[in-house]
Amino acid sequence: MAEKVTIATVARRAQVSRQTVSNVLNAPHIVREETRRRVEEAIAALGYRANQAARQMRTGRSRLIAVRIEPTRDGINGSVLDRFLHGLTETADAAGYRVLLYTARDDDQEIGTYDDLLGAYDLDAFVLTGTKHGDPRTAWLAEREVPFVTFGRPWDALDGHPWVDVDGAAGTAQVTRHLLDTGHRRIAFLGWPTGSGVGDDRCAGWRTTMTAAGLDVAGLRRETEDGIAEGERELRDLLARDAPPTAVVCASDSLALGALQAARGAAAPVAVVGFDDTPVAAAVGLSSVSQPLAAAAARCVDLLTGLLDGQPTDPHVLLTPALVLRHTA
Amino acid sequence: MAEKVTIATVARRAQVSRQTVSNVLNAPHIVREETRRRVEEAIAALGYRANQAARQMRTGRSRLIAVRIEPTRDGINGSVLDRFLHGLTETADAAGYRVLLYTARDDDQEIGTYDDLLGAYDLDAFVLTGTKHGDPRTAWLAEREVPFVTFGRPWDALDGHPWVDVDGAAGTAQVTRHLLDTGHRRIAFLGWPTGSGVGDDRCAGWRTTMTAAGLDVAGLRRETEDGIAEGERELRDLLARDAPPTAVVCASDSLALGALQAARGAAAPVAVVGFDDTPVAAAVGLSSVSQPLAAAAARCVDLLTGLLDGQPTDPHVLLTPALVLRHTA
DNA sequence: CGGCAGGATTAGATCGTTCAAAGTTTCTGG
DNA sequence: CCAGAAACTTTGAACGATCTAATCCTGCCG
Repeated sequence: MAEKVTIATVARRAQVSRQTVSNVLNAPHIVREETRRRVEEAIAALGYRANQAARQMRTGRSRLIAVRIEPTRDGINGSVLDRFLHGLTETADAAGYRVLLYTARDDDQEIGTYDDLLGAYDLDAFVLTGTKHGDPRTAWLAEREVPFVTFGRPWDALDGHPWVDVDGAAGTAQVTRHLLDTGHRRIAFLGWPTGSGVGDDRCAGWRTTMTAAGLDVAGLRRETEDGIAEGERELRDLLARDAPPTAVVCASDSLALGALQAARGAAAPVAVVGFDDTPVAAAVGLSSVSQPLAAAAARCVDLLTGLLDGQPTDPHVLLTPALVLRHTA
Repeated sequence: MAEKVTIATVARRAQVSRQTVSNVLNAPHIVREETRRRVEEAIAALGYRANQAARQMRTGRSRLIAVRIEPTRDGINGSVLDRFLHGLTETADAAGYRVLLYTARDDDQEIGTYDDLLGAYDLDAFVLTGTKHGDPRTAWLAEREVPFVTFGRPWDALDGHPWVDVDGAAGTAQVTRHLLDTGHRRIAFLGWPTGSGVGDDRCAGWRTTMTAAGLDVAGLRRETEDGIAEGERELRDLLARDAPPTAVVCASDSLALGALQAARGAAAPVAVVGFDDTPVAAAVGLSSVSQPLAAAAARCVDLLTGLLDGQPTDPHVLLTPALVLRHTA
């Protein structure tokens, strides 16, 4: 095996000093054109790669971003995190960062892990998903001035940290408008119990659009836990009443899938639209609201690199989802 | 902010030398009981954490394992990788390793990434998922003696690298036996086109069990691409023939979900069993074969740590999946 | 009581990079 | 042609751990 290629090897070959090689890598503009070319040739010829550990030891920065991976929750929404992670890894890569995973059972353990990762690996930043009211994690990180971004708005107004989110209300509003445009008037909403930021947001888009169109939403909203069986039960129940809805907007694909089964047995056709555009939706032809996960991941990385390089970036990004029309609406 | 805690800080506080502290961490048995206790107290009191970068620079080992994250494929099987990753991260953590993600569009790019990761980050090992016939990646890694494990058997007999896999044949055999026990005789198999190692394996379990029970499998096997629509089409077709099957074993939950829809409209009830036990299966009450993903991930880590520490471990692990019975069989 | 084996501990060098500061060359204008 | 500035390059130290080799104990045997 060939001997290790270090910055000194490159320097010797290019007839310059170590520091000049380092400058070519980290501050190319201060090196004379011709010298730089010579060094770059040597780097290519030797296949030199800067040793990350040595660099990290000197600079205290690891070019590593940590993300928590959660066990797939019940329901069919697991693939959302999957796609987000993929996007994150890809964008981070392009920006010269890598993604490190960690797990945690609860908030306390997660905070312990932050401490570990920061102490041992000099982690540069964290990406948090699924923030909730009064999240202790963001407080801990903010207090120590650790750069981080959340995917998901902080639902407490006082939290001023950077975040990226998808505008759920805009998504359901778009769905509702589409249904109105295609002639529907009695449009129901199948969502989660009030109190979750995400769920309330998605409901709001439907409610405001309906109200703006001069329609009454009374009796058209159902709240239930997430799940296929739950969705089926609720829509079946709605359809059994007087003046049943002709269309239903759902807060998730799981609910929508259930609704679809209930709709199948209905007297009149019922349009169904889901949320998240999971693979199942694509498979069964369910129309759904698609979150721009790759874009969201990219913006997370943008925000982080901005923070890390001290560039001022707008720290709040709200992305608009897209409605994917298939057979069911 | 408090000054950084290094091994020297600990040494001073415990009234010993740096090396003794290092020994307490890396070779506790050579340190005298009482000294060790004193050092451990100092470590705890100061909240010392060994700097990974410095250790890595000296030892050339990063305690980092790389895993490729793939974009979610079509179909509902995305959560499989998700769960595997979660298990991997958790077990690796317990063994003192962390998981690093990378992406790649094709094999060449992936090999380029290996080079990068090894050169810059001193990666300790790789976990590959989804190997195929004549995989260039395993060859590249083996040639350079980089430790790695694949999740999935190599389907070329000549590849001798360590692997962990789930015995698909055992899974479908178990399903078939269960169906036989509950009185079924005409049991169909809905699978993928011949040629994929995984698919052929799953088919074999059904076929041998049927044959062993003295039953004829002629006309009971269907091959199709993965997908819900495909599953529905094939079972509908099977049910339309003379002597239709009373039960069907599927190579995936996607196919099973489709089959379930076809079965719903059938004259006689048809038992359906899927494969992978995805969250959708749980949601709709579909019986399915559950891969022990957490265990598989754990065994991957075991194999890798074994390789890294030079301990001889049996390098081929075949795990048996479990049949999860729900409403559909 | 001296010598010696062997374990426990220490001191110094080292990994590959970047920082700080000093050194050298090149350019500009009087 | 030279002083002074600007641009570029070099040198030595430092980051925080581990490795090697040397030193210090301690107990045991002759």
